[in-house]
Amino acid sequence: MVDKTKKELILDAAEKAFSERGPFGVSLRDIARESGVDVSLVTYHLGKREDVYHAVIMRRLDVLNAERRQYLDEAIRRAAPDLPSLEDIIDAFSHAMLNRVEKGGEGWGRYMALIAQMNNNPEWGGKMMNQYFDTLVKPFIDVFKQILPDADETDLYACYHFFSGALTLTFANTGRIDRLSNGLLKSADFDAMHERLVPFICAGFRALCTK
Amino acid sequence: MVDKTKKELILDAAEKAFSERGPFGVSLRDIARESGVDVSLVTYHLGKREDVYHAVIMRRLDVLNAERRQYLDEAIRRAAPDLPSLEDIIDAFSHAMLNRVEKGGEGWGRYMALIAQMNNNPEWGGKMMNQYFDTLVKPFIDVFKQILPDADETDLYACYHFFSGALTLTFANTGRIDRLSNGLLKSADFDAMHERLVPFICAGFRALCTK
DNA sequence: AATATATTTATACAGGTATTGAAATAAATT
DNA sequence: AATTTATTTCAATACCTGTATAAATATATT
Repeated sequence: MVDKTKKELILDAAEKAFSERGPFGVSLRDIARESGVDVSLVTYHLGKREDVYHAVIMRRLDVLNAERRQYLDEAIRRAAPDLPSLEDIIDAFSHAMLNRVEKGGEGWGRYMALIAQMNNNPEWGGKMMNQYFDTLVKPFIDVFKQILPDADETDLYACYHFFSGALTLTFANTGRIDRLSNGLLKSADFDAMHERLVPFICAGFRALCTK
Repeated sequence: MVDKTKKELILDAAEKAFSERGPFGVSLRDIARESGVDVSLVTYHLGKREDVYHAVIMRRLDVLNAERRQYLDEAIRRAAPDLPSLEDIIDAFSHAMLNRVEKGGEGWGRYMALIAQMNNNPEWGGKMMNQYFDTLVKPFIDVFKQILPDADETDLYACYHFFSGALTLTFANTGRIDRLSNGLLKSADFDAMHERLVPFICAGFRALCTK
């Protein structure tokens, strides 16, 4: 690994802090201290705290969503002229997250926790989710409509919502389920969790969206 | 409604603030200001910020979990000597949340958002979830084992985890899915959302936990 | 009515906060 | 080598923070 620039160090520390304490629980001085940098340098590179948060989100967002979009296109192409399976589409949406968490290092893990908290916040988070993810999600919804032609559109959106909640919690890696199960289930084995998530969600979709 | 005590006013304001900005994003002075009360009074009644947060959680926790536990027992009793249906158990776990959000007023809505954020936080939240909810969840897991005897125990825990993510996001009421669907799906119609959630989750459980 | 207890307000303190602008240093360009 | 430009540090400002203590008021008890 080459030397990280100070800006990257700042973003790393901010990502960690925000994922632990939320967007309102982190001061610029926290970020400066935890990245070993002067406070003013944070402002110099990233601007005010809101901008820092935004920059943390944006650093990985395009990478992630581009990969998901690519998986979607590939699934469609593979199946053509038939329609892809529901499993393929659910997998396309979730597999990029799996990849990054498994192979992307700690930063990506913290990023997923950040997304999960954004997704579940009623005040600022929900709107940010729309802002950052709607353009990715919409083509997925379109494909769902094709695969499940009998579905009420409202049911489809509800299903996606349930999917979203299960998915973000799973990759947030809170350790909660490990402790509940006395260490029986290792939720940090994301491969195994993902292998369960896909059929779980597909069954849910089919239960609501097929006649 | 009778006059609220200042302590209740403080808890209301704290609940609102914490649900919007998280446990680290709220100062005692915020709470004081938003409840129209002197700062020192917050400390006098509730103690330090951590204690305030705990008190906010505890105010509604026992009410909620007792009702869920009651629904579970009733479902078992109704079915005896047979086993209750999976639908009944999933409903028992989620119906008390539905009741409170629908009929309990704004405070309960904010409380659900609070829980959702706790559930998705990797640092402090996951552990709190264990602390506050494990004693409730364990008897549910036991019943799941009886209803789905072929299931691997690890699969059961994974299913519960997915359920937990979908459930808490649904009642967090972030409005995200409404905006994504251009107002087509009204996620604040919790009755309708819950009616969809139960079959979705049951299908997921069965997909993973029956041979 | 007098006294004790509970509640509420007022004040003070030491330290943390975001933000700004100027100064110092390093890197790039000419 | 001179001079822009980018990066980093320092210092100062006015404000917000938790906490503690003392004072004032209300309520309850005797």
